[in-house]
Amino acid sequence: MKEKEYPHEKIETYWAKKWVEDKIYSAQDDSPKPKNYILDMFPYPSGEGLHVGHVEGYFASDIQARYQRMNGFEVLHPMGWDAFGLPTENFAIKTGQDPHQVTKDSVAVFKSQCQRAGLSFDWEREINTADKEYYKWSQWLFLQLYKKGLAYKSKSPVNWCTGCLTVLANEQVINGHCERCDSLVELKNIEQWFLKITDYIERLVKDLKKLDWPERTKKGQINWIGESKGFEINFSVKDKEITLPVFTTRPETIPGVTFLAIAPEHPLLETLIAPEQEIAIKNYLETVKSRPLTERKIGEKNKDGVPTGSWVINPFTKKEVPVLVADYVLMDYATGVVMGVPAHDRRDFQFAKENNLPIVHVFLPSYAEKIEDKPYPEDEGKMIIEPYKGMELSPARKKIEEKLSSFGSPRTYYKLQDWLVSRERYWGAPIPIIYCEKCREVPVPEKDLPVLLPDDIKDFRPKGIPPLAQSEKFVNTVCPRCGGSGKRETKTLDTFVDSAWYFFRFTDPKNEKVFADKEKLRYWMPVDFYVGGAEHTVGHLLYSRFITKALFDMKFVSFDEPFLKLRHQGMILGEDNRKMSKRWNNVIRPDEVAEKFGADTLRMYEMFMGPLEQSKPWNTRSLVGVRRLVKRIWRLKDGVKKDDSFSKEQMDLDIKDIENLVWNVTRYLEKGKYNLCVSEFMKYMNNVEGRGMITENLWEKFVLVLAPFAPFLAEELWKILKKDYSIHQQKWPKADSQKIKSAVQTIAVQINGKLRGTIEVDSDREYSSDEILEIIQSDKKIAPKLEGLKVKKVIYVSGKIANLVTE
RNA sequence: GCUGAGGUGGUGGAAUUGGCAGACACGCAGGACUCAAAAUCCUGUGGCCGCAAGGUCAUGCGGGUUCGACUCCCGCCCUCAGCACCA
Repeated sequence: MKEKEYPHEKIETYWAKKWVEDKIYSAQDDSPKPKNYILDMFPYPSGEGLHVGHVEGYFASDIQARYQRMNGFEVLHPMGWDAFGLPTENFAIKTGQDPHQVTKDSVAVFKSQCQRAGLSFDWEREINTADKEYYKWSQWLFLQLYKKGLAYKSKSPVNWCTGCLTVLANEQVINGHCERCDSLVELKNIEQWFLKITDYIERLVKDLKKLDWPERTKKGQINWIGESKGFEINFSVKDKEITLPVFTTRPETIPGVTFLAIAPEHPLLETLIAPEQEIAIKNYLETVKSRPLTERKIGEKNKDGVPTGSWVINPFTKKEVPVLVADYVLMDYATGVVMGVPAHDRRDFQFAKENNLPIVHVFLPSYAEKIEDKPYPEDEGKMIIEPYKGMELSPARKKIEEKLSSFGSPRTYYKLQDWLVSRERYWGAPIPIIYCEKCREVPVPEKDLPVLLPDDIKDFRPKGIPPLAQSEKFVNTVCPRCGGSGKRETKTLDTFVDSAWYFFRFTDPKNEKVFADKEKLRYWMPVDFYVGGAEHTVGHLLYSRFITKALFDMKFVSFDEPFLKLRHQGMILGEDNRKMSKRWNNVIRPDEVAEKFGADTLRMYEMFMGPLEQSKPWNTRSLVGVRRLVKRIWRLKDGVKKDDSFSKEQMDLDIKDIENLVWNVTRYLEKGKYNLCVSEFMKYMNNVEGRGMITENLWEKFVLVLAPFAPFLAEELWKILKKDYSIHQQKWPKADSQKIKSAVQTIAVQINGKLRGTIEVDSDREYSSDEILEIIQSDKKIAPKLEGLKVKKVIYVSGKIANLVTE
């Protein structure tokens, strides 16, 4: 007997093509329906193509999009390409190709992979950040920020990747190394463009409350922003007319200040150096310079320093304390000077020990009986110095702050710095600025946008000088203000600028007049459901929120948060439990799985693996279970019969099963528990298959709920039912909860909390505890177990459990 | 060190949020069909004792609350992820 195989390849490729041709997933801007904007983080189209991990999130959002369409929403579910950026440029250099061509090739692969996977994207809205029609508006955005004073140029120490030979944003530096090429990152003083995200810090923290985001993502952003409340105190320098501002979160420890430490990069350092210290300091600064950033920024290592020869007055004790240069003090946080309280800070303690500085204890934590030679960093305890001896820390803090009010005031600092957006590389949007000898820095007028990337660059190799500087045609231009000769800015924009506003463009991707029409923005935005990786917590997600708020303040958009609900897909590991990578040769590609087992199987398997947010290993053996489900469904279609071939009892059973399926799948879809949806289909098949046949009416319902999960199979079955094309434009069935109920329900019976059996009761009526006890006592199986026991109490939870407590 | 997530059979994972722990699936074992294999179907499948009925132990460890705890509280241990000399 030959088994009738499910011809997935034929069916799936046929429908994939037809759906695209018929544009059945196109979103209508003027729809009377309520909208639903379901978005995936758009991918970086690399040469390697998508692997099964990337598409996991796409499947979840696709199922949601298909469900919401059937649910009566006008759904916007677009896809595009975050095409600018270093990997493409590096690949182009390596292979001697043009990055335009590299991108084009990669996009073609990505797009066909998406279509093969049955993803219901609206391809009429496809965007590509490297298209001039797109980056024109990235440049426009930059100009708006510039006009508002939110984009500025500044010379300050920046992260310089020694491999890519370009600057990096703080978010792109991982443990002192480049997140892309892993090369060492060093500090360099170069003029760079920044966006003033720091103006928005408070709102970025506060508005997180409005969002339905995973807790860890919100916490991640809060941590990254790093708010810290404290007190800023000015120390006056002895014999000099200057003061050094110092930030502290522990003003009550000021009596214990025995030194000040200043960052090597501090602008005031030079004026503090006493003649006899000049050589020592010069040597120290040389040592520091040769130290890689990794060594300086990671862990708590060496705490060396050199006295500057200057002294400051402790405003509390009026005693003189020395000022030392020390590279454990960071210039890019707070004032770049710390007050050293070795008795109550681990780092200050280590520093004091290494440099023979005195240690003065200010308080003792409650557990300590006597002063030991170690730091007490605790935030509780009693003061041990006059005049506050015996006082708890927080009242003492208040008193000291009052006493020091002429030297300082409360102050809040943040770790988050302004966003560095210029890059010395080719494959990005040119920054639309022109330099003129007379007029200095002039923004390109909006009517002259886009500033096109020059195509006459022969050598993209990083040299530290922007490749755009090679193109005379590009560089030399006319000053828009005075008409004299001007030179263009040759740096390009960080790709995170492109991706910080792309979700707006999808609402109106072809508009040549504005970045997106106001009405369309009003209809579609904000994004209702956003799916993507958790690695974007402090990058893309934070930047997008900032840009949205800036555009809101400029009245371009009418909402100030872009993504209302956010979910992350977990990582899919290789079969060897390692991260999928070329290196381990464990990468699984969705198109290959689709070819072998079918895209429907792939989709449902990825959902069935476990909760979306969890990371989990791929297992092809497990996948065959889902493949079996698909085959079983395909086979059941031969058992579809007209309603009159069924008895009343069969009908009732069938109805109960299908209503139960619809009810549960709907419930799980609303909760995002896609794994449980798939197991509901399996349970349903287990029930129905035994009967071998199903009525046409109920089969129709079944195929409808299957549609978001297995869109190809469902479409084919729909066609076999001779129903109107397409199933993906039909209405979602409604479950009748009345039909799910059984006439009897099973109650678990416990004696003293231990399960001893079950009884069956009528589900239409309520039972009293006494009635239940009676039923239990007359139950042949349970009654003997009650012999010799005296029931003291009966706990009956309606419809669930009865617990008999005995003496 | 801080923050977040987690720890349930041989494996992936369920448990309507305090109410029959292990749904569903993989794997495994046995059987049916077959010359045979694949595919498919049926049965069994947490440990221990027992021929069985049944009993008993069991959700990282130790306590607690409760008629009842994977779920809540207290104290530990471990794993993963992010941040980290942030004053």
